[in-house]
Amino acid sequence: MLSSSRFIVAVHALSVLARFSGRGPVCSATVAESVHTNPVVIRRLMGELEKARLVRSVAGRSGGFELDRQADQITLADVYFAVEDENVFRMHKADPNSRCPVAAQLGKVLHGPLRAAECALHTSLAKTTLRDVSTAIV
Amino acid sequence: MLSSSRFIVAVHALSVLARFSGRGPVCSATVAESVHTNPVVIRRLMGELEKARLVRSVAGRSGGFELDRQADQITLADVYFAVEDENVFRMHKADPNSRCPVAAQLGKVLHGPLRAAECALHTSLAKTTLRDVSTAIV
DNA sequence: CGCCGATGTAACTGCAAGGGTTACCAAAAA
DNA sequence: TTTTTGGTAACCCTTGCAGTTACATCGGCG
Repeated sequence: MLSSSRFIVAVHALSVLARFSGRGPVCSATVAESVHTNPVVIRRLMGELEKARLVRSVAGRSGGFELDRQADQITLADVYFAVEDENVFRMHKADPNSRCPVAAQLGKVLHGPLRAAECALHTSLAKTTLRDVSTAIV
Repeated sequence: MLSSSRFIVAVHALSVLARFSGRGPVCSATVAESVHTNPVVIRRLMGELEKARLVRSVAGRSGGFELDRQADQITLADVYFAVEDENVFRMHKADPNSRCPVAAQLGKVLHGPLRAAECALHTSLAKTTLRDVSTAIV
């Protein structure tokens, strides 16, 4: 399965935005300080979240980032699939021409079950919204 | 999320064993040829599968590996959690002492939903057995 | 009994992905 | 026009995994 700490960092960053919601954009340096990382890392991540329409950026002086939807309209599933690789399971180099029937057909055989698993993951993550997360933080 | 191609390779290797089931152990070189990798890689992987009681090894001449259970008693979930990291979601460096409440509490708040998601993944993968996979291969 | 083919494992290399950092351009409020 | 911000490119460093070689050990089999 595909991983990095990006998902957790993204949720962290969005939670910071959620708590500042209504008080103007938050700059990358502020978010970076909370996450304990570098402003550029945050900007890169925000770029992906912006493509997914979860945040929008405000350029220029006193600019920054703010949520592009209400916090209860953003689920953990939205965040996960915005930021992590699209296919959760990484395949080994396939070889459809192999004489070995296992090597030749395994990819096709596994496709259904793996998609189902991704789907289950999505469904479970979709049950928690950013509002749930941010209201749980005092 | 945690990933490598190890899960797919493990399923591949186990499928090979399942097809040889009853005809004695299969050596790592044979499995490696099917998977298109190195025998040592297979032996390392088999070590993890052995800890999870999915395979057993036979030492000495004409040794190798064989399934330690019937193929319908091994699910994709067994394989996944035997071979991949135990925690599916990788945390960023936490900081419970941070002045920022998000940084201080996010880990705890996320714990429940993430466990639920792992659980959903497990349940979905558990629906497919190694027998399902190996009988789908002609 | 001793050979030989097998596992078990350590050690090293190579490679790719991510994160961290610096630097610089463009945008836009003050 | 100045200054603060995002956007992005370029680079280094670290980490983890795969691949490889090497070797000790085990245990049938001749």
